Amino acid sequence: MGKGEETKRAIVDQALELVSTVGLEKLTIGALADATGMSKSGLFAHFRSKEQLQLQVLVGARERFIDIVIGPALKKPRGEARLRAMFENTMKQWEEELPGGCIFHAVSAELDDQPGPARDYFVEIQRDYGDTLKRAAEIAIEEGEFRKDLDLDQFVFELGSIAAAYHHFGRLLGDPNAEQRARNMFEGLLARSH
Amino acid sequence: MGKGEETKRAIVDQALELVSTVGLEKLTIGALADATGMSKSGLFAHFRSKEQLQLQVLVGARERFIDIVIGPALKKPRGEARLRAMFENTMKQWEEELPGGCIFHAVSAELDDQPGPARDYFVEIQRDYGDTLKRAAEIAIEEGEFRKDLDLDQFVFELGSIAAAYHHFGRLLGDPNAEQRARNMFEGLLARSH
DNA sequence: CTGATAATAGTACGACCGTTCGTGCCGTCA
DNA sequence: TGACGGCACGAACGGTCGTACTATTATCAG
Repeated sequence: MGKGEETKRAIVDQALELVSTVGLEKLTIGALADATGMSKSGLFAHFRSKEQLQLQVLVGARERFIDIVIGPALKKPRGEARLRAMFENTMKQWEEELPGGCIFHAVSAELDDQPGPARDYFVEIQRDYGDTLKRAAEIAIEEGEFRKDLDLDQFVFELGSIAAAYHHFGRLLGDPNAEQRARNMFEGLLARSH
Repeated sequence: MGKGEETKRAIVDQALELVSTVGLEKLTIGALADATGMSKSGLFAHFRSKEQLQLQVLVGARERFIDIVIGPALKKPRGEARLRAMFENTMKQWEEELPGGCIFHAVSAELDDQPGPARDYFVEIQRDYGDTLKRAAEIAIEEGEFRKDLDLDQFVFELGSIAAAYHHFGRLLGDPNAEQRARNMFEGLLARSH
């Protein structure tokens, strides 16, 4: 990996921290340059437009998400255990790495009425993740852990709702029990899927 | 109501539309002035700071929410019927009025790591709403419709998760079945509460 | 070691931001 | 009729944004 790619990656990593707290739109090239110790123009040259920078941030977030959440879960046994791992990883890992929590949650609201490449790519990420969850649940059916007539799309919808509520109640409203509530909800969902 | 209050209200109404699509931070005084046909300075004089404008927008959103969601629901019979009305109103009414859907959803992510009066007030709104839902569920217990050992806080958490997921899957990911999924989830939650 | 090339810095720009200021319109009331 | 107060206006300010140009420095193959 050449020097260029190396610093580019470092920039994106730094950008992830900023974006997790301020969002994609308010990620500023000047602030990012300060945070990385570079000059505005030097940093800018790596991307050539802010839109490209934002896109690369989303790419970086996706890679990190796969590393942290998807990858380790795929090493778990097929079926419910894998689903549990995905849930557990989703809940935990962001918090330890990024000051503002889950990046996807931070950007989802600001992108939902803002057409463009960033939104398109983000939707792709989310759809992919949904498909992955759906497939994992399907496997759990094949393994005989979930009932055969489980509505998979409904299952994914409810799974997604847990993460959303966890952020809303925990991070925004400051409910210290949010994690336990989310866990309860997850266990309930699994129980109903058996 | 004096002329001042009248135009101020008109400004806030217009601002609600903008905020629902672009968010509180990207609500710009110039754009709002254009949308209302006023001059930047003329509009600005009504608020004297952008922070005040944002606060007034939240106040307006809260009033509208009470008018649309809470008020009508309080006219319904105590208990489950009232809870159903709140859910139904929450889902429906925003869509018909604001181009960007629920303002609270648009604003929640950009405020969760941004301290200040706007965030404080928003948290207050959400806590209030949570209390209202909790009280409504409590009444349903008193009426004998919900089981006595129902965990009220967990109930409110799960209720909130439905709205969050509805926005995420419906508005962002464009799932046409999101409304049905949310409704299914709501019915399931009620059934488990009996 | 050297020269081409990539990476970074410096500087300037135009656009837009929130905000201030001076001014003019207009209905109200003495 | 004339003074006054509430509203709205246009112009302008300092600041920050993304971006374009140019110069300087670091990198690395031959």
